[in-house]
Parts: sequence; structure tokens; C-alpha cells
Amino acid sequence: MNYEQAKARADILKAVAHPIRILLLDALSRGDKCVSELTGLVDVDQSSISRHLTQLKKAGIVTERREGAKIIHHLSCPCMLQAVDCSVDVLKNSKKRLDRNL
Amino acid sequence: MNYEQAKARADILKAVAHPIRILLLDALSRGDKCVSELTGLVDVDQSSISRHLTQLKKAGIVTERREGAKIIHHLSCPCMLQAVDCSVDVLKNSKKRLDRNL
DNA sequence: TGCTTATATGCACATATTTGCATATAAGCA
DNA sequence: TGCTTATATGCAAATATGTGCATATAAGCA
Repeated sequence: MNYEQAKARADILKAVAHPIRILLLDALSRGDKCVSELTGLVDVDQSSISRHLTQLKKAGIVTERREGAKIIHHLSCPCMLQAVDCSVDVLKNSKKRLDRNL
Repeated sequence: MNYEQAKARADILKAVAHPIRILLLDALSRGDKCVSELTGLVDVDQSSISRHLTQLKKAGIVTERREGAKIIHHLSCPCMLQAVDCSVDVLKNSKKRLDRNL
């Protein structure tokens, strides 16, 4: 793998690597939602959610469609949920190691 | 999923989301290596590689063992390679969409 | 012990990321 | 058109991240 390829992969992973964006993906995994619905999930400004969604869209993980005044967001790459699951495995393994005092 | 859980997952993914760290994981997937071997992979200072490895170790993705003067690094969570593969899927899907002019 | 190789760390600096507030843009509706 | 709801964006400030250089620490060996 060369640096360019690694950079492209890193850019996708960076788009996911934020607590709020992970919460957004989690919510979208249970169905399409508009910005105001997603804003209700966390205690941050609506503008912040808007920008997080922009990042997910730029990365190609989420798509949008307009429905009247609302913009509906859709998880177009559910595969990224698996990437999040991988991180859960790491957490579990780390915990196991701690439990064994390693 | 609550914010704490999302934060823990994000911290793991952040540890991977950097081109150099992805190159390091890729190299380690083909066998354990010491710092100086890994430093040869990219044109950055040895201290930079050392710090990237520290992040991977803190996240619990890589472990180390000493062998004489050298410190050998080992990919303890190969599952993270799958997370990187997920990002490749996203890139492929994005490319497909572009090819269809969507 | 003194020298060499291997790795880590303090420091300073540059760059990137996140955030809220205010405000802009866009759609729907009276 | 004027009002309301929905979403995006400019700006400024705070925080985080990545980097090289110099140097510290640790192991092996003559």
C-alpha cells in the first residue's frame, strides 16, 4: 500500500472517528432522518450537527435527498457500521487483557 | 448507543485514521517489526513513527515486546484491518456513483 | 567503563478540527 | 408578499494533532 492509498483510507476513517458522527451513523442505521431529528440526539448546536453531516456526506458514507423543506439523510454505506464494530472488538480485547493483568 | 460508548469507539477509530498509522498497520499485518524497520517505510522522522506507534499501542491495537535493544511491534487486533477494508468499500462505492454521474 | 544502536520524549511551531453565535439561504404556507 | 420552519455558512476562539530537532534513556558490546 502506498501513501496515497493510505491517505484515502484515512480520510474515510477520519470522517467516522468522532463521537457525534458515530451517534449519527447509529441513528441513521435505524432509518433515514432529517437534520432536526438528528439534532435532538445530542446536546450540541444545530450548526454543529449540520457540519458533521457534511463530513459524512463528503466521505460518501451518507447521502441526502430533499423532501419539501426537510433534507433527509440516508446511510448509503452501512459497511461503516462494521468498522465501528471492529472498534468494539478492540475495546473487548483490551478489557480481557486488563482482566488477566497483561 | 450513548455518548460515552460513541466516544470510546471514536477513540479507537481515531487511532487508525491517519495515513502513516494505516501504513504501519499494513506493514505489521505482514509480520512483527521493530521501530527502525517501520521508520524505513515513510519519509518522516523516527520520533514521529515512535509517536504514531504509541497511539496504536494506547488504543490497544498494537502490542510490543522487547528483544534485546529492539522493541518489536505486533498487530494484536487484526480486526482493525477489516475497518480499513470498509473504507475501501466506501471509496469503491463513491467511484461507482461518480461513474454513473450520481 | 565508554561507544554504538535503538527508541522515547520535551519543546516549539504549524496546521487542523470543533464549536457556538449570528446570519444567510431555501421551502412551505397564510 | 410576509412569516415560519429547516438547514447551511462566515467568523472567531478554543482545543487537538502532527512534526522536526535536540536530547534523554536503555541495551549490547568492545
